[in-house]
Amino acid sequence: MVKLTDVAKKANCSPTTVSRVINNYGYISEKTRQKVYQAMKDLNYQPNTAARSLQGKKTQLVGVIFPDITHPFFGELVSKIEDELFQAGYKMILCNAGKNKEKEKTYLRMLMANKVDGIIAGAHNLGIEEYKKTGLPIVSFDRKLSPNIPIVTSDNFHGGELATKDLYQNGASKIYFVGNPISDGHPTDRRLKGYQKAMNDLHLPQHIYPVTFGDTPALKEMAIEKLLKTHQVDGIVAGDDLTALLIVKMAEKLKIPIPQKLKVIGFDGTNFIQTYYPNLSTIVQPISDIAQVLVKLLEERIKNPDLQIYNSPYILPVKLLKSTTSAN
Amino acid sequence: MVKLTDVAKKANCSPTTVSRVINNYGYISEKTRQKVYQAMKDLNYQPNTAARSLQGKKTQLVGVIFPDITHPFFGELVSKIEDELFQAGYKMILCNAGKNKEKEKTYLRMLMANKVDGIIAGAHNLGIEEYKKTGLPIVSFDRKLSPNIPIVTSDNFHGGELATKDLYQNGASKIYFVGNPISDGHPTDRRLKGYQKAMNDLHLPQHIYPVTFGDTPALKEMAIEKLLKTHQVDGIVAGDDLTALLIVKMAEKLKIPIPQKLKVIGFDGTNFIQTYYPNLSTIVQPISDIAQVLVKLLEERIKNPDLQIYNSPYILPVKLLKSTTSAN
DNA sequence: AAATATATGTCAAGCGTTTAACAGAAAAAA
DNA sequence: TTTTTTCTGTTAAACGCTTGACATATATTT
Repeated sequence: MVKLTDVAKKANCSPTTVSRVINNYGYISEKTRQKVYQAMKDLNYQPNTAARSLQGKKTQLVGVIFPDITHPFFGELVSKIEDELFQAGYKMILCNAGKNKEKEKTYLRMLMANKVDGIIAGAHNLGIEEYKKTGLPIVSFDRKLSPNIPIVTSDNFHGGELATKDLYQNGASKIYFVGNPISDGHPTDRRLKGYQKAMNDLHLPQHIYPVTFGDTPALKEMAIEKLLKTHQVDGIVAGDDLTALLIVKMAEKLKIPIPQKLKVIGFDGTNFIQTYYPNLSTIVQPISDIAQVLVKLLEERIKNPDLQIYNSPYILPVKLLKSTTSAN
Repeated sequence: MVKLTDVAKKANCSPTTVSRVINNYGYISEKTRQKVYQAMKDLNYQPNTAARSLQGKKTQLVGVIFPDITHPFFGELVSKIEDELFQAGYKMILCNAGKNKEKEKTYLRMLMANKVDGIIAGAHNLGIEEYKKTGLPIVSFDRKLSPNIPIVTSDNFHGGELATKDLYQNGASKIYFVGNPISDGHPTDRRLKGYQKAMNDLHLPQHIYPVTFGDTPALKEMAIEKLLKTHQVDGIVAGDDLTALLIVKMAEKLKIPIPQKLKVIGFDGTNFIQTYYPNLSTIVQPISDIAQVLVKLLEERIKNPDLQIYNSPYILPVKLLKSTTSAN
């Protein structure tokens, strides 16, 4: 492993000078600076992060915790986050926490041990205390962890409203919300709340049909089948696109014509779904923007850990993407 | 930050003793061991990885480089890899390399600087030399990097054969291969080779229709539209499931009935596609097995860097999943 | 010519951990 | 009891880098 002193030797200068170039302090002539850069390049030198970290320098490492990158929404979000982090000079340690409390906890400990500079928290199995214990700068996606941790989220409430009203305008009146049952401050709660608000405004009775987010698709399908077979439904606001897809699939199987007899709107609007299920109407979350804001906020807090929050939660606007599952 | 000496104080013993417990060497009585464990727990102590790394200890960090976790296949594979790594006590630094040579190169440097214990390489923009330069244990998914780096792959050749013969048995004869054009040792090459072998065996003329893997869906769609409009086709072996999906979509748009007039088989067989596109016939890659073998091999090589390869490439079997896009 | 600003070097301490060397106890075996 | 084994402690060096203190030399201003 080539080290700082090797660079010094090659550049014919002292280790201190090399360090001065790297850390950009004290006096350095342009000539020497170039000499040192050249030597670093020639030797393919990389400062040892461990050694730097020991001196209190940053590791340029960020922990990113999400439930499941296999879900297109999280996949795309994490992918964008990685990109933003990379551009800002950070690497990402990715944790797929699933619904596993222990795994998430273990990861937090590992992230501390590895001296990451900060954490982007998108999984929510754990409470505040565990996160606070890390003493690290944190930003949260979609859920309140503590008053001192900034939250980024899209406008789920408005999305729920938008979807509901659109279904109504297209002629539906027996409109159901199918998704995660309200409970725990789960992000989709606000979608449901938006639905409720809209139904209220429209003077329509509310119908909430619970399909838990973490359930397997097979379980969800069973629930959906029951719904479609035993209830009078002509409009569905789905908690997310995948649930919407299952609904559309089941409707096809039961020969319920979409959108004539049943209109469906999903939630998320990933690129993937837009490309491979272009028929699905959906509420689009601004994934790139979310990623950008998350990283920007984290960077700020890494640079200045005592930064007070002034604007949280950061609620980013959603858009209705009208397609053929909702409009005639 | 609580450090080793704090633990020693709390446990009423010397730092050396604590270190002996952590690193499990020398003589330690069970009583002291427990005392130390208790103290570590009480203080929520985590050894500083940076300091350990400086002493030549492992960081328990692995670099994982893939083109794009947004693609369901890579998403699921990376997800499984993360899981395997976690179980083995490793964390994963994830790099989405895309088609970006520079990014991949930069990541390699970063991974070296951060002293990862090894690398799982699944993106292939770079040549051998860059990887060799790292001097790190490496395992490769799907592509030969150097004779000394083990490769894990599924049996793409047999998959191509399987798909082709199945189409034939279901009555197709004007069978096209639609996917990445042969070129660069890309993994799908072997799928194509399998197709060619099968067509040869069946005494049928080969038709290769290039749709480049990295192209945007829109571009791919255009190419597919042209194919379906201007060629006589009754069977398609697609290079991967997403391409297959685009083909099916386009066929629907052009009112070509599937599977009556056109049979399609994809490649990958992710859980996602199986759940949300159950109609698609496909060749299923054993994603979990791939992940497991990759991690196992890497672990071996981390423990013993001079290990010679004895069995590479590790070619894992694929399965044909028959569904309604290929059979009448 | 003197004073100041700029540039580089030498030296040493420190970050948190590991590990070897050595010493001295206590416990177990002879 | 003596010898051996087991246990714990003290001390110090090392990993690669950063940084402050200090010295010296050249360049630039007065």
